[in-house]
Amino acid sequence: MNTIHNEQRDALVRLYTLAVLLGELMERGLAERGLTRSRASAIWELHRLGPVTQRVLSDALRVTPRHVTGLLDALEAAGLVERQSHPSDRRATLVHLTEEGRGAAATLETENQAFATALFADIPPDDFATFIRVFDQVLDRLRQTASRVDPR
Amino acid sequence: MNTIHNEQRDALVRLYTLAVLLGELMERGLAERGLTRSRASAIWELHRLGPVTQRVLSDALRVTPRHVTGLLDALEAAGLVERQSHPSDRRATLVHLTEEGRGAAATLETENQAFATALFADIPPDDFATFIRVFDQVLDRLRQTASRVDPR
DNA sequence: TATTGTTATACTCTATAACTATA
DNA sequence: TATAGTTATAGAGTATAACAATA
Repeated sequence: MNTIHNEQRDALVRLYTLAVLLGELMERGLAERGLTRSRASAIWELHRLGPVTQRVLSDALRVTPRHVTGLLDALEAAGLVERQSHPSDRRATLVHLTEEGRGAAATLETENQAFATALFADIPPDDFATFIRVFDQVLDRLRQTASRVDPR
Repeated sequence: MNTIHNEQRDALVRLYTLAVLLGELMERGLAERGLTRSRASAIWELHRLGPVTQRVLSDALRVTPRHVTGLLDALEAAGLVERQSHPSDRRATLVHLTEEGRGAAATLETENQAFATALFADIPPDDFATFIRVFDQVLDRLRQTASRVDPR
């Protein structure tokens, strides 16, 4: 049973390693084009949602409205997004991607696909299927743990 | 082949999800005891290495010496580590865990094992083995990509 | 009265550069 | 001349609280 414990602990170490490696790699790739993780997420959400108010973006990114202000200030200065006054609510701002911002989103998508191919090409279908199945079980347990700790 | 692309892309999304979830969960658990990820890493390395100079700690954590100063200031204020003058090199400082710091390290270890058990208990041995095997392949490819991008 | 976004303030992670004491 | 650690400064992620304009 000590063996099982060790196996499980080693498996968890692998998960940590993956998280770190994935984060570093992503961060470096983004940095080459002047982006950070948060800013890329903001572009990604704008790409996904279309023009939205800062409030909606704040909810989508799960950060404070204040932080959205800072994020957008930076992205606007870089020419990737634009603020427009909301047509019917004069308190609100509509945020949308510029042409350049849409280009950045498209690049993110392309690179993401290339990366996925690089990681998973030539894994035997049976192994791949098992991998995904177990991975999903682990993700479920992770979510359960998360909601038990902090049921938001 | 479009199907394969989608599968691979979905698998990559799972990896991202894992990284985010794992990070959030860890961060919240640590925050409950007044720790951050960097500070926990510092404690962990001190536990692993025993008393070391800040320079050694800086290399182990792969952060600048300046940042180690800040990290240790916080940990020392929290009573988890102590600085001692180095016996033979008067420029250097030896850092070691206090009794409380050793307690924190032990708690980290225990909780880590419990977490590993929660995630991987009752996964059929064959599935688990395949999972680990594919996971290692993916990690290898991740490392290859990393060293191709930035061969440090 | 409630909501949108901003100003003000603060903590943390992280880095580079300049400097002091020592080797 | 090189090394250990600190002060000074800075950018980025993140948060809370107070506030003005508007609904």
